[in-house]
Amino acid sequence: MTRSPSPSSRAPARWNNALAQAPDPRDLRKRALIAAAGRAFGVKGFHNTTLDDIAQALGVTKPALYRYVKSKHEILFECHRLAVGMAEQALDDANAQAQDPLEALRLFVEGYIRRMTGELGTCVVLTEYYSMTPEHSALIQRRRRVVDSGLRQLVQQCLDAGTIEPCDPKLAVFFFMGAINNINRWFSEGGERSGDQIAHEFSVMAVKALRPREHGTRQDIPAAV
Amino acid sequence: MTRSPSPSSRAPARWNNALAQAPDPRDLRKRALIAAAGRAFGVKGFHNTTLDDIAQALGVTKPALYRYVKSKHEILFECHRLAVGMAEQALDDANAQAQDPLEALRLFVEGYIRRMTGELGTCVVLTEYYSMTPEHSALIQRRRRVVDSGLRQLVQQCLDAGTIEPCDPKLAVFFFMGAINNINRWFSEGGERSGDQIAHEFSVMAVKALRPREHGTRQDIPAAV
DNA sequence: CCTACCGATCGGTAGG
DNA sequence: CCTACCGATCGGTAGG
Repeated sequence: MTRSPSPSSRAPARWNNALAQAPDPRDLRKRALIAAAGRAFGVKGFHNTTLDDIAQALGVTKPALYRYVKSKHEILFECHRLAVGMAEQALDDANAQAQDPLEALRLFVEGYIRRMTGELGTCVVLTEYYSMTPEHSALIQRRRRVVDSGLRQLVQQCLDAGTIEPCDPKLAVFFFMGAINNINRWFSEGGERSGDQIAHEFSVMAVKALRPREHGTRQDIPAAV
Repeated sequence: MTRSPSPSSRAPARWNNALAQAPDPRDLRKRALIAAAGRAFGVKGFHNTTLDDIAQALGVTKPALYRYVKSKHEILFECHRLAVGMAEQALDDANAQAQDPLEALRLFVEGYIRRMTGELGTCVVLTEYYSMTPEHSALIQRRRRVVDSGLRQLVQQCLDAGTIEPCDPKLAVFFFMGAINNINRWFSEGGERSGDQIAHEFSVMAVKALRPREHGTRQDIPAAV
């Protein structure tokens, strides 16, 4: 009981206990802020989520948020940075570990979904690109495009190796990426299906959508032509 | 040159020429309004689209819109009604025409995408459910759920008939519906791929994602067990 | 990190 | 169907 008159205390522990465990507390608090905001954006949308909502979820008041971000738009940007970052990591990992392009695709889908449904509980706003500022949007889209083109290349390599049926790589990537990007519309952390289950089943379906031949796991089949 | 001082005239023909061809002009104008709004919502989002934007796209001023709808929320609601309606129609058609559940699934996917990318040019806002009023949202979700459960039943019938591999019907439906619902994020009417092409390719991939066995077109295969 | 408070945007309406 | 205009919401800031 010194200063700071403990605000009504119906709110959760301040900053959702994001501090108290590690290095730079300022950084941890910012992370907690982004996570809370991302969850809210996912549920209610960017414009239907007020800064007061976010502050309340963290047990503080609105002006306090401005010590960690300089605008609401920055929060949205950070959410998207997180999301693309996960996609990039998933792609790099997949490329590093896979023995062939089709396996790489499967590993990417699995890894990406795992990351997204993991730590932040599908915090990430895979939507509302249009609510970013033009500068932020350009930055995010540039990185998104790199991932997309990496995925298309993998599909093309599968085509070259004859491990999948003829298809339009662009449409194929849109197909399974669409399925993934919609997960946060129905996923809930406590739901019937764990993120890992979804990651696995989706990765299998994504591969099957491209490759209807028999089960042989990899590399160029002797070729029927 | 009588009254009405022709507003700067850089705008398109009033009401996008939606009248001049058929019965109730009031109804046609409302339809044009919904279409224009839906397109804008798809590109910029509900909250980033002002009523002035919509009015301008139609060559009129904001207050004129209120002769056809009573609020901005009603416009969003009508967009979603259109979208669910298309899904319902596609499902009914598919059930009526198909010889077996797997064919029904394929026909549904194809028909739904055809309708969405058709007349209104992916006008439909398959997103921003959260921007509807609770009443509207409840109504739309009820109808969505009926379609979803119809689709799950089809998947279950395929499972019973042994025409697809074991899977979780709920996740399977989420998978291909996700892919479809994301189309309006990248589709553009003048783009490289026509709606019909997308409809066909996606329907094939959706079926393959479920059914990796050989090509036999329908009915229960003699069964290997 | 809090209590005020300002300012802009935008949905909706008055009145013709 | 138009020209004003009102009112609420909400992002952001002042000042402590």
